[in-house]
Amino acid sequence: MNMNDAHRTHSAFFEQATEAVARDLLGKVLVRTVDGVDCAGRIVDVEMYLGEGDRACHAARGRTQRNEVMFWRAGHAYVYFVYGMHYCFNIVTEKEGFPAAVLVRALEPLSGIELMEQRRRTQKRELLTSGPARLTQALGIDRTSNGIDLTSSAELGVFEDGFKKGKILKGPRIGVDYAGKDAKLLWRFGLSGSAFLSKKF
DNA sequence: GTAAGGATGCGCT
DNA sequence: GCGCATCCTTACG
Repeated sequence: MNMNDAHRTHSAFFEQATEAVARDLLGKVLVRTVDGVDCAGRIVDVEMYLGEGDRACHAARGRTQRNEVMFWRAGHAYVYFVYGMHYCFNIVTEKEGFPAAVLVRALEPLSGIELMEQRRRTQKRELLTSGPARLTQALGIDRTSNGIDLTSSAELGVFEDGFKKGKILKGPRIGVDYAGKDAKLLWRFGLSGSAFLSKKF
């Protein structure tokens, strides 16, 4: 991707209603820079988590040390540790003080492939970034990226490169069966036809 | 202080 | 399809 033809996504975008942000993040490019080397992937699979009333949202039981960043201004990175070994990457949305975010579940690898292969210890393209914990490992994202401002950081940002997306798939969120009726909400969105979705819709 | 469980991925069957 | 790895966060006492 030619970064001269790309432009960065700023706060006004992330402050929109979370569903709009989730849908419009599809097709955009997540770029991670470490030691001057870029790794980039197109966002093809996301989920939204909306406020304290959403039982699947980490903020469902109020503000804690862990979910603190979800209450920050839109455009910050919320990275959390899960299952004793994995990290997941989210982008904070809505107004400051309202805890909501979009979880990025899968990317289509675009550049920096060799470094991603090293970090993932595989050369199978579909195993590099197709999964929320796979993509954080491929991009070298861990808890030190929690709280980064994606609208200004030199190491992590979201860019628009003119990609025209087709049909958007939607389905229930993955791994939130404990959330009762909220587990049925169709708050997962994906790019139809992508070979890099984290799971079938 | 202590215990229970999770926005997952991998390997084996 | 199933079990397991592995440890942080939270809730409760």
